[in-house]
Amino acid sequence: MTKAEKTRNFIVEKTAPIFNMKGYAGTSLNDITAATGLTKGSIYGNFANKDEVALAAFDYNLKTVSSRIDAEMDKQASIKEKLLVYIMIYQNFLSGTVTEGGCPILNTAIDADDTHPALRARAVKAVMGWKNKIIKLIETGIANKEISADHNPEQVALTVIAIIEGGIMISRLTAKPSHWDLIMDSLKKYVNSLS
Amino acid sequence: MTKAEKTRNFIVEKTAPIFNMKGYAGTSLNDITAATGLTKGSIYGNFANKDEVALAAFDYNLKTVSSRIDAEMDKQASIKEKLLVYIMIYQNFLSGTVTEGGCPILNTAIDADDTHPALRARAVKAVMGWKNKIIKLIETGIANKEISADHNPEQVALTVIAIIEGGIMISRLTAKPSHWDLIMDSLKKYVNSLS
DNA sequence: GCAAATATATACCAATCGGTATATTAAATG
DNA sequence: CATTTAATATACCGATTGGTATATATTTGC
Repeated sequence: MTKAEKTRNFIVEKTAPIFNMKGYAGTSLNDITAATGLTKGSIYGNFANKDEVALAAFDYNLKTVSSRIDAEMDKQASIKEKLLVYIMIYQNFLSGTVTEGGCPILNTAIDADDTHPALRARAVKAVMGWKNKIIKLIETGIANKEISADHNPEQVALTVIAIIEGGIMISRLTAKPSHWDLIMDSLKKYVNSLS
Repeated sequence: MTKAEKTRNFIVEKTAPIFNMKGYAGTSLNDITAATGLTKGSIYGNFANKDEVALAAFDYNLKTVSSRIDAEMDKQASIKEKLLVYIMIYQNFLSGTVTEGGCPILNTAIDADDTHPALRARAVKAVMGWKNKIIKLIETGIANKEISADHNPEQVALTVIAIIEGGIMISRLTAKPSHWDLIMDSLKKYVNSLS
């Protein structure tokens, strides 16, 4: 790994939480230089423009979350247990353990929806990938007879994602952990009803 | 209504969709003057600063949505029908009939969460008010024997809000109406399971 | 260890940011 | 209609925005 690659990674790691908290328009190049301790010339020596930094930051945030999920899912045997891993991992968004500022998919979706096509495309891809992952889990569960065949895998996937993301929004906004607990209890009941 | 009050309302009406789409940091004073056709001096003659415009814009967006919901709910007799009004009204966020840019509560929650305490407080108040409204509906439903007493009203309220807001995020981001339909079908099943 | 290539810092650019003092115009009131 | 008051436009402010050309360090390959 060359020096420039190291610096590039360093910049991404340091700015990823800032973009996640402040959004694209809300994050200035001054924020980026302050967080890294580097100068503007150094930033632009490794990235063409602010967009490239923001896109790399999103990719980094997403990878951080999904690798954690993958690792935890591998430990679980049943499909239902695998689905409930999301609750465990996404709970960290409330304390900021994973990434400061909450779920990067949700944040980028709302931030870039009507303003930044490139970032928006990244968020779309992330949601679609997430959806497909759950669909495959449900299909496997149906094949294993763990999940009843009269459930629509796509519908289950979208419902799970909606409850989690809606739950993150409410819990982070109101800063009430009990809100998260109640919503996730509903999600558990929903997953258990899939038999 | 004095001239200044009219102008103030005019500014709010014209800028409300912009703040809803671009967020606080993403909306500039140039956007505001361009949308209204007024000059900067005229804006600052009616508002102390950009914050005041943003707060008034949020209040306007929220009032637009909630008054529509109230009107539609009054037409419904049963508690379950009243709950399903949200689906009908929030569906308009996908086409932009109510307000361009999606749900103002969701947008402001994500936008202001880590950046703008005053806007964040408005969003918190909106979510809490929404929650309390559903809680009262559920409590009435339990008293009427329409809803089974073994449901926690707060949990139901939070779950309904989470599904709707998560559904708006997914549907607006992916621009697939079928996504909305599937998630809302899950919400209907959930509401009907409350008996 | 020296030269070529790479990476970082310095100093600057025009444009735009939010905001304001003042001049001008329009509206309300006697 | 005249005068006061309120509302809007003009012209400007310093600070910050994203971005760049060039100079200076720092690595890398030989």
